[in-house]
Amino acid sequence: MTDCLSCIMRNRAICASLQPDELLLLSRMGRRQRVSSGHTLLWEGDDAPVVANVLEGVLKLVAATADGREQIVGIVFPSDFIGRPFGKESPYSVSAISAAELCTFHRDQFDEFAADHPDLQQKLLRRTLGELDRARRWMLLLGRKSASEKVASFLLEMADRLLPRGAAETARGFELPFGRQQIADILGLTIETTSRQLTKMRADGLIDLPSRRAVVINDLAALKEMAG
Amino acid sequence: MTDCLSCIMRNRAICASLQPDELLLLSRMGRRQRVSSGHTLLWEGDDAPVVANVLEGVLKLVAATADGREQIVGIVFPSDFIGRPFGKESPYSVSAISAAELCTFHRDQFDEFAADHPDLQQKLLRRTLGELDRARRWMLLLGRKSASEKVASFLLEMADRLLPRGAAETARGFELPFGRQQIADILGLTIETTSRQLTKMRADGLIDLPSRRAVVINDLAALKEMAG
DNA sequence: CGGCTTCATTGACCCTGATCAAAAAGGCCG
DNA sequence: CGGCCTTTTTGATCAGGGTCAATGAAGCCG
Repeated sequence: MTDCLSCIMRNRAICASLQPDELLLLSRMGRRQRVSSGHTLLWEGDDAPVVANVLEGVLKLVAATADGREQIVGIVFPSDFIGRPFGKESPYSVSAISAAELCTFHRDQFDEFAADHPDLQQKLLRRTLGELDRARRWMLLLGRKSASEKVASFLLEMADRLLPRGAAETARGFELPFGRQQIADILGLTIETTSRQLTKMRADGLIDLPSRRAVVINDLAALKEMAG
Repeated sequence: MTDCLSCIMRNRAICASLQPDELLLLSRMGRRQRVSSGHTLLWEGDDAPVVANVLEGVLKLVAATADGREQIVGIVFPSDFIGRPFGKESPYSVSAISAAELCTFHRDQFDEFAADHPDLQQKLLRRTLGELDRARRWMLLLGRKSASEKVASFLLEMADRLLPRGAAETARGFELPFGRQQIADILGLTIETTSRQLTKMRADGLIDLPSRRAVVINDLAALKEMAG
């Protein structure tokens, strides 16, 4: 694998916990992998033999019912970790929604390495706790919020995650990595309801929609009010 | 604190990773605490200065909107761990829904201890990964399932968690630790819809409801079919 | 045992968001 | 630039589940 020391995620992914010599060991185990938009890495219910760091691109975690209804249960950005350490099958599938670059490991090898590197494991624990918090806040949205509250909450969350650190309070425009159907799958709505809510928010002057995937927030306070 | 060595959770909670001498250290830090039904230990948004193992009883994790709608985002059973290691405020409140007994620690002290005990941290990581999987499966339910699918899924999940290991496929009756309103808060429904669905399932012969909180599953296959 | 309180059930009605259908707008490639 | 395919928007209708209201059943305690 290309040298971990020069990796763009060197200081952001869980590898940040490692010393140069440990990093060398890890780099021997991993390999870089490009995946194209739409490609599914891991299938729901299958054994998940790989774990990975995301270097570039965006992926979705999708759970589905037997008859094909889908719910996006997680969104994975660069520096995030994917896969299921400790040998369980993946309870959701993982698909790239843009071209992505990963740094993958065999799960068993990774588990073994992690067991010998408590700092790495602690970083992973911190990340997992953060993901759990996020998932639980999303449960409130899915179970108790109206369509307009859902869409407003979504835009705020995206502003927070997509805008450079700290800029969420001031900067206003960003490009979503999702189409309308995917937004609907995140919010537990249909594509039609999602589209209508966005159109209404534009008509009310809260946002602009300069292109299909671009959003500009005009009235952050009103959006927060609306998110409940 | 009462001796960890004789603790009923000795081999089931995260402490199972520790040797007797380590356990002695831990027991000096912790203390037993009884909480009565309805008591709230941690408030949403507040700093959460304690973490704990649950020895007995059931607790709920609740997220709420500003105007008071509530969603239960987690259910905590004996041997489970509660609280938020690594110094973040709790994103949900934690309340006892039955009389409970906990083994509590100051968060900072616990964090420090955990940092020196990789096996403990690994146990915690495993648990957290499991909780995250459970939360994500619940997101599919909240976002995409109908009321009848929700109630059927709930009964199956409860049978799985409340019946002794492995008995879920054969044993049929159990006592829920929840009232109707709490079931509604778990499923993202109203109490009325929840009640109607249960009544209908009884009328259809899928279940019996011998008392307020008791459930007997008559037709497991049909219930699974219904859960989707 | 009986009254009080809390919890659960049932009923009538309505509204939000789903569904079905069609048109419009973008994107892509020759 | 023009045609084709995909994505999004818009419209009309419908139904699942919410809301409001009343009744019924259980638990509790004097």
